[in-house]
Amino acid sequence: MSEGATTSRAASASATREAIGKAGRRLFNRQGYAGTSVRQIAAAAGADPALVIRYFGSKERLFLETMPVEGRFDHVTNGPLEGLGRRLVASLLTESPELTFSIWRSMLRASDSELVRERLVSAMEEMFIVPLAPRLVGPHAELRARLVAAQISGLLDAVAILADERITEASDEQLIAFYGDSIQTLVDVPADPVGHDLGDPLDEQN
Amino acid sequence: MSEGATTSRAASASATREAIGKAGRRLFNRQGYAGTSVRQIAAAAGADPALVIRYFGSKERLFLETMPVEGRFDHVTNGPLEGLGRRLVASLLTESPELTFSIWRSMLRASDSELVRERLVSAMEEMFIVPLAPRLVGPHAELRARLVAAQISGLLDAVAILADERITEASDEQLIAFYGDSIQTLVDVPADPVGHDLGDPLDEQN
DNA sequence: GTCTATACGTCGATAGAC
DNA sequence: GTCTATCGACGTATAGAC
Repeated sequence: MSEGATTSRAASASATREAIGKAGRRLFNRQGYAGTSVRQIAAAAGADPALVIRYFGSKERLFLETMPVEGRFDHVTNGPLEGLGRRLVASLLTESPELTFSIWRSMLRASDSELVRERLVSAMEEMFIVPLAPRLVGPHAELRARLVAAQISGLLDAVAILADERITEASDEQLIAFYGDSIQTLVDVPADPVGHDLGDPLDEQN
Repeated sequence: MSEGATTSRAASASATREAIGKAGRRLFNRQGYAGTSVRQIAAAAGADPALVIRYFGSKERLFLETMPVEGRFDHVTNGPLEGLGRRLVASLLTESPELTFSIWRSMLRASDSELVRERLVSAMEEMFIVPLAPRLVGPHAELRARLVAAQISGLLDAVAILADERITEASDEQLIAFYGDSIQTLVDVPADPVGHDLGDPLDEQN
């Protein structure tokens, strides 16, 4: 039998697949989804463009496979509620932030695709809502957890997409203190629980 | 002379241009930038695809012309600082929110383009930073104003891009209260001014 | 000046030969 | 398992008809 040849061909195949995946990850992170072509990835991997589709099905699915979205904030979301806001921002800004920003930038801009959008939603869910919502005390815990996630999105937008220089150049300490404390208001038990029926200027205690 | 003919041709030209612009605006808002083709716009306007380029220069510039980004929050950013956070969120959620969300969605996803990104940045600057920064009291006023803008981005992401159903289905009152009060933390004079070793330790008056 | 016809180069994806 | 050839669609450009 020609087992030797078969094995070596299979080995070469999986090696090619891996090379394509690696090149895809690098190029997607550097130039985004739309800015990267299948032909470019193939060239960088030393492979034929048709193999990119053959191994991964589509450019879209290759993209999803190259975007790692594990839970990178467990140690914060599982920690004490006191000061959690600040620690969340600190974790975001100090633990391989460039990779986080790059992934956020690429995925948000590619969220035209339903698959990408769904992945983005489920990633936020896993990283923030699931661990945080059941721990929050007070009314509307899940909604508040989701609003915490929204605020994280906002900070990511500012630094990774809009690239606001005034924020980018600010010290981590300042960002952690200001933005973290703002997030903390959603973590803490709300002082005035939304109230009776807003739209009514009855809040004289403010 | 053939002035009559010339005039009618010119009128037809500007009418065609307008039809293209209108079709572009509608399609971009409905399907986003990448999901809309020049040929599609031309067909919807009853014009030739080449005219789209002729009148607007490129698909990118047509897109920018169809995205209105005026200052829609002046009445809030110029109002009293007390309760400004809540009024900002309220304004966002109640004053033609669908249009706001649609524009945000389209522009963020098209921010691969430098021109689009710059427009997005300058729009945020005009709408929030310029009116708000000089009014905030306390240290790091501009940075805090920019972080307010970041939080607005986060809420827009949640409703317009991620389409978080739990947030979308929440009552405006809840969102206004929770998210607005969180934003208010950045508007109010910070209780603990970031601290001691921060480059400018002279703000003891807070 | 206003517009049509046509073409160029590139894209993601596929079929089928080796 | 790999590659060649090719498809239809895209953004864009231009020559030339009215």
